[in-house]
Amino acid sequence: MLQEVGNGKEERSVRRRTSKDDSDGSESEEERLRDQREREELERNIRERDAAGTRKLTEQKLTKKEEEEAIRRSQALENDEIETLRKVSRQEYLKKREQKKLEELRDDIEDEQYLFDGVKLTEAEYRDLRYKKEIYELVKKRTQDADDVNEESHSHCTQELHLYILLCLQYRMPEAYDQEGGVNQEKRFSVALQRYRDPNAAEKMNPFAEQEAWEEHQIGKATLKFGSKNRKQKSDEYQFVFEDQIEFIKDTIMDGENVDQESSIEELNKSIAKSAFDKLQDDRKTLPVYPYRDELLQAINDHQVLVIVGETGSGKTTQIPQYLHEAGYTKRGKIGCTQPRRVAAMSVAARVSQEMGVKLGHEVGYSIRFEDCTSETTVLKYMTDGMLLREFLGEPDLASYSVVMVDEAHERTLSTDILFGLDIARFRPDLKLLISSATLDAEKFSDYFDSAPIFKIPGRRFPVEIHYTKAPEADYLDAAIVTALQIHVTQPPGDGDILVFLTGQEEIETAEEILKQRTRGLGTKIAELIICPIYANLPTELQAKIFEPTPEGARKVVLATNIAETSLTIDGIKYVIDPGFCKMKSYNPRTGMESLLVTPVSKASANQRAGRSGRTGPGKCFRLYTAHNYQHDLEDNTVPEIQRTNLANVVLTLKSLGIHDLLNFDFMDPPPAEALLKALELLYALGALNKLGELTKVGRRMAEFPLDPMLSKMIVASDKYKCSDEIISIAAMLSIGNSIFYRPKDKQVHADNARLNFHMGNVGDHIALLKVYSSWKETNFSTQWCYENYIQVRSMKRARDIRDQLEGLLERVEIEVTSNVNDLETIKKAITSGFFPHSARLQKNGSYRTVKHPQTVHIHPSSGLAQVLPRWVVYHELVLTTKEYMRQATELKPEWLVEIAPHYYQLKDVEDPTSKKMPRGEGRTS
DNA sequence: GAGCACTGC
Repeated sequence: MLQEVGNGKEERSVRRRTSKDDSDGSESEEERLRDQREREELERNIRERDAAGTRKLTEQKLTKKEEEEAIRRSQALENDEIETLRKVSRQEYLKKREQKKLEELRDDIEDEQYLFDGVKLTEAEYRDLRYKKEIYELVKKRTQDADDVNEESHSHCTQELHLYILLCLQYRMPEAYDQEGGVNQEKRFSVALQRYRDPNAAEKMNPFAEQEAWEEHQIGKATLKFGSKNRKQKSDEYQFVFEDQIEFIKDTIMDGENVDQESSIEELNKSIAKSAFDKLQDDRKTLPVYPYRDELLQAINDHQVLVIVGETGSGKTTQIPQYLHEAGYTKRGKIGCTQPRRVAAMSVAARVSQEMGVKLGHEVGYSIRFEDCTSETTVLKYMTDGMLLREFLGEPDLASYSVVMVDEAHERTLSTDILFGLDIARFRPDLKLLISSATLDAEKFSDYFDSAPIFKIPGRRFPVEIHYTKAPEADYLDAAIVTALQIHVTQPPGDGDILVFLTGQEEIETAEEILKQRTRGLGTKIAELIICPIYANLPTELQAKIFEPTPEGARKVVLATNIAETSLTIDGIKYVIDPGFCKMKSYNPRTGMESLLVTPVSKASANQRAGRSGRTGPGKCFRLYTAHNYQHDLEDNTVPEIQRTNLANVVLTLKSLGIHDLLNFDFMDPPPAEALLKALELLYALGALNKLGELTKVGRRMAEFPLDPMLSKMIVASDKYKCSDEIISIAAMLSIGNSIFYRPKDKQVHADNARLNFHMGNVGDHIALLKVYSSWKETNFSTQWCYENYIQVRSMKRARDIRDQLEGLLERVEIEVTSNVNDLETIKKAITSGFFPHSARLQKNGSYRTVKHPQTVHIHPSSGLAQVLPRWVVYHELVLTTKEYMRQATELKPEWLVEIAPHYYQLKDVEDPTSKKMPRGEGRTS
């Protein structure tokens, strides 16, 4: 079986290779690829510079002269880049593709001859009018449709547009619109025009003429990009009509599956008369998984491990556990089904309990952090994967389960990767293990589980048309906006909303502004465009906006981060715009530094994004990169989390499960050995492991806490310093991360002032967090207080939940809850007990140097100590953004390091270098 | 004087 699967893979990759060769059939493929890569890199450089330049302009208020200078400089640099660009890519790359492009253009022109209603026009005018005519036709058709429906408001709205377009058709644009930094169409197409006017011109021109024409076109695009951002409002009105449109090529269609609506509608009609419960039972039978019920049960009976490939909408998550229950598996033990997200576990459990006609929490329940909705009668248990891992710690053979189903395994969360590595099935021959994954990874899972058979269930999805750009886009943000407007203007409103994937909050805010600016000038001339930003840190009340139904005659455009890829589903999306980037966290084990990088998405991720448009009807996905990029530049799968994260917690968990040989642990994708060693080293330093690498008593206590080992150590150590009450508050606040303080763009000064209040007395960031928490507690957890102090309520509530959980766990590891609020020094000592490996010393130039693995770092500007610069600090984490920053820092006394961690620091490490020369130099005080 | 994708325990 293993052999078979392996061969299949080989064969497929060979086939792919040959088919690629066939289609291109040229030896210069490699050269062309190289050219393209170089070209893209240069384009990326330009894009970055462009972005940097614009940011600079908007952020600093420059004088007009400075501004002009900046623009000039930036453009000069850009021209340099472009000059290189044209040298690099002059030959092979251009020849084929651009020849075609020009030929198309020429055909176009020759066919049409710029005649419109018998009037001869310039090329620009012609394009404009033809474009408007298209809209006109569209509107005409829609007006007819609207009349059929006889909806007054709708037809009123379209009549207005109708009139507007009629006006446009009669009105010829004055020449002047082309100036004021507008798009100079005339110049751009001059080469093509010349050819049209003089049939022999093509021969007279030099052999590079076609390339140059194209290049000029491209340069026009590139240089205008900068200007377009600063363009005067006046020309905005015409922007969507005149600006260079992005050309897309329809490439593939992701086929729809099981969307034969008639039969399901029939079924629905039949069931209308029945009771709600019977109706649910009938609905179950219409799911794609239903016909496979018996076959599936047989397969589960025959094999211990089964990989199930079930596309979204197949009903696998809700149905398979029920089938197993009906087949009697629950007599031997519970059926557990893991989900990567809390909401998924809750909502699926609710649905299944409805279908089975039982109360949620009885036979069907769910278990997530802070909320255990199960009872002794529970037989179907939905849970988060992290929760199953926690249960594993208390019950290493999962004795109370007869079946474990790991759903969405292709997402490869940290917890599922660990669960798989533990190889539960080997120690429990009677335990059935079901792994559900997407198509792409099925064979990998099968290989990993000793060639477990793969069971395929078709999904239910509408077809999605995939479109690629003809050429790479230099500025994806701009391209995304143009595409969104293009869709909005050409497609009738009400037929579907638009979803745009962007990388982060900042980008979403910029896009929102530009979109507002560009649509404002159009007023009622186009249908209303409702802009909905969505990202995880957006306050909840603003998030709700995306779920409101779109009003008649309007269209929503949702600007989202990766959150819309898996975590939440928005109804009514028909168009997806995918620029192909996302932010990804990476971890450097050598420096212990984390950073968020904008990286290209994987193919799996791109397909997931595309699928978001086909949920309620046929959809379209516009990818702002070429088909070639997709095929050759994108990775198949996103790098699993386990390979790009700090493993300290993973290692502690595994050690507490009794796994000693971590380097030979059977990870599906092993993390870098260096990261493992770094984690072991840290745990040894913290006293969680002894010299033999065995878990110590301290380590066992630490493993009880669902926190990073350094935080756990801090809590365990607080027992000694009698301040566990304060320390768990700090730990809870630290573990929520950086979403505590809310800083709206327009009220940054107020927000900063509010935050500084908590830093009174330069107590350091840890104590400031404690102050935030205890002040909130004093106001009886008031929401109003949070608003007044620019603090996110949601984060605070989470902190309270975590704190409550930690308090419960203190009892379990026999630590008394003691408070010592006035002695800040002991609190700081307790913090140092957990974070002593993160210490840094001030240098003469105001930067810091970490003590143990020396590197230069800085205090993060958001820290309360950024101006104070104490001589020694202990920090929570290192992040790499524009500089190497320490986030959350607190002053410490160097003696503490030797006192608390004598095995880690020696006196020479913490001695002041100046005092070394002068034996009595200790008199110096800070 | 900066910047925070997304989960989960």
